[in-house]
Amino acid sequence: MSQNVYQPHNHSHCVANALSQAQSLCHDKGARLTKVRQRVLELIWQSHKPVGAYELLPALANDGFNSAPPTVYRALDFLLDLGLVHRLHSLNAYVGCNHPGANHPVCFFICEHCGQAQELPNDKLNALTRQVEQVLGVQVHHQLTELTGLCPSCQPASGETTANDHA
Amino acid sequence: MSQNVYQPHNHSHCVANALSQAQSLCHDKGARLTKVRQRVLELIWQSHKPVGAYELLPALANDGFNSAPPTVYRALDFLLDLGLVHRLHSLNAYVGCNHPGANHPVCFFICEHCGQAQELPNDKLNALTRQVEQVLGVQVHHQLTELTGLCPSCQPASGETTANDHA
DNA sequence: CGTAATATTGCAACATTATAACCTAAGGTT
DNA sequence: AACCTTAGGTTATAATGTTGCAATATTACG
Repeated sequence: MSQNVYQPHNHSHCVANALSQAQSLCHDKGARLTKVRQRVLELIWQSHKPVGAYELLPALANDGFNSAPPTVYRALDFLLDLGLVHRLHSLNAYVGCNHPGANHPVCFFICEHCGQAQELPNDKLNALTRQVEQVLGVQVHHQLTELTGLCPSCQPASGETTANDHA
Repeated sequence: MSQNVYQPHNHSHCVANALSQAQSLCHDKGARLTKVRQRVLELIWQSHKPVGAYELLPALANDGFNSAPPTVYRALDFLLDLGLVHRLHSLNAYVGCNHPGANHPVCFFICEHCGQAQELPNDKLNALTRQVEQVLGVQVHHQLTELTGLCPSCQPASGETTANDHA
């Protein structure tokens, strides 16, 4: 595991790393990380809690950008295409990817209390894919697994009082 | 695998089986399988292609039922609670479950050409869950995996001409 | 540089999916 | 029957996402 969002960490490193990876990826692919796109990426990376498209609009307006739905959806599409963010269907929300690149299997755990989402670079996912392909004779192009439950901080543990607040 | 929707099968057996399971499950739990609820379940089971909530409305109207959104959403909520149907987030659509009962891990393969969805009773899913719980220290309550790609009939195979039509 | 081609953004309207709130009807129990 | 609980009818609205076209910015090229 490259990181665990449920443990204390210097989040500015997450953001800096994400931006730097985005820049080099865009450079490599000849894609343009425009101001709106970069700002949307920054906003998404403000926390590990997936953010809805419409939540981004006021923030963009605040920064002097246009803030109609197509603006943010176009930026999101761009970031999704490059694998810089993932979309969590169960939440209709978007979250940063810390190992962007090609189309890769995606598995997230989402805490149903604090809302923070942790991506898992999971070996078992590939095994699952191969098994499905064999059993059904299908070709798998994309895959997304979403697990929900309680993260360590939000479990009503014996020792702790309770929880994280939504970050 | 109890069945494979991508292979020829007597679909009336699927429907009959689903209805009979629904009836006994409702009886056991003291839940009321009313006419609207049963009709919605039948409509969902008309094919293995997940169906959107708003697609059900005209069909209900046709049968003399009320057909405003809350009607169908309430029926869907009922069926979802009992595990008689699943909701596929990537499609915003609903599909029947052929082994209803308690909350169980869900894995679907969805053909991106013909739209038919096959649920997989997958052992690997539980292994995945346990691994995630151990690595992250989390408690998993629900899980949904959605794979997309091409089913055997829809692959541009060497031998075949092409595809299924959307059923 | 100047111009054409391409990519991006602004803008308005609209489509799709889902829910809230409030009331009426049906069914079950005493 | 009187009462309670669950289910359904109805209207309006919220939340999420898209289409189409004009305007502008960026890049490519002569």
